[in-house]
Amino acid sequence: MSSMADVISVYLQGLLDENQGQLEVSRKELAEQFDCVPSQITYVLQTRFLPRNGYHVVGIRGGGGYIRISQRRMDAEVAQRIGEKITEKSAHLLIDSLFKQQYLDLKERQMLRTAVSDHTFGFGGEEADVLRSRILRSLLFIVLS
Amino acid sequence: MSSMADVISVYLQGLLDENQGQLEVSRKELAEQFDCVPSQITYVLQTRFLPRNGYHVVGIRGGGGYIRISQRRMDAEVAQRIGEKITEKSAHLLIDSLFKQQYLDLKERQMLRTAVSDHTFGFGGEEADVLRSRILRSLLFIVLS
DNA sequence: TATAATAAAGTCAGTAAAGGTCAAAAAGTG
DNA sequence: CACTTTTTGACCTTTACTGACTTTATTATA
Repeated sequence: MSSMADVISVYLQGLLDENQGQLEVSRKELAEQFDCVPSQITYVLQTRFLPRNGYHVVGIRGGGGYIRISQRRMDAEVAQRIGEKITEKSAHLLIDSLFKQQYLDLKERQMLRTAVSDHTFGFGGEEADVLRSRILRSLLFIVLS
Repeated sequence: MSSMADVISVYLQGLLDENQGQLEVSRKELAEQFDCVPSQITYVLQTRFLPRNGYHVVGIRGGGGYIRISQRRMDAEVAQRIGEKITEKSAHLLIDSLFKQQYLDLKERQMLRTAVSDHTFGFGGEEADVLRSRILRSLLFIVLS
């Protein structure tokens, strides 16, 4: 039940994971490796490695050309915005803003909001703000990478 | 008494039972196997495998497409298994078991593990077990629905 | 240095291979 | 017979894959 496109995209994602979200490959060689036509690789990149999922793809043409894929991971700005502690309100604002920018889908947004709410914790105050910061940072790191 | 639709649904339920409630089939091949038209399969799914009975059906179109059926039988059991408090170890075992049964994907599993770990909390002990129970129950409710 | 040859990657439209939809016909039921 | 459920098939939408042609960069050559 796995198409060629799936197989290739899983392979590439594996390489990305091993290389801190940075990767350069030769389209031609990849195609040879998987015994397909080069434009198949282009197809995979265009259907699986979308900007809205945090991927950035650039192709360098000409002799010795290659394709560079990079995956956006949580950037410093977000980490900074979270800080050592964060109120429920700020956290929800941050989550919603990431959602609006399409870094998160609907379910992820709901999960995050729930995972960092005082209501879920069963308590509030500064103690909750510290816990919230830790959970939010950890989860965003996973979701955004 | 036993319509084709019944025969097919019994067959599919059997496969589900054998495979921890998770299943992928080709609509076309199934139809051939039972010598019926493909839309008959769709009909069976639409009348017998309803969300309100805990089934989740997704169809993947296009070349090499297929239909994935999953059955959620666990709700009550899971809630019970979590209880009022749950150790990190038990929580991770539960999450991994849900992952193995494919109720969770890789990212969700990682998120859940992270969201309920002492390491993320920054503290452990019974206090952590209570918090873990609350977070885990809330997040699973979202993910599994 | 210009120019030509070569070696990449990109584009795009066409074909095929799935599953989805929906309404009509057929079969079953009370 | 009236009503519900099942079955069918023509048509639709989405996804996968391919290959001829284009664009761009590098390398060799006059």
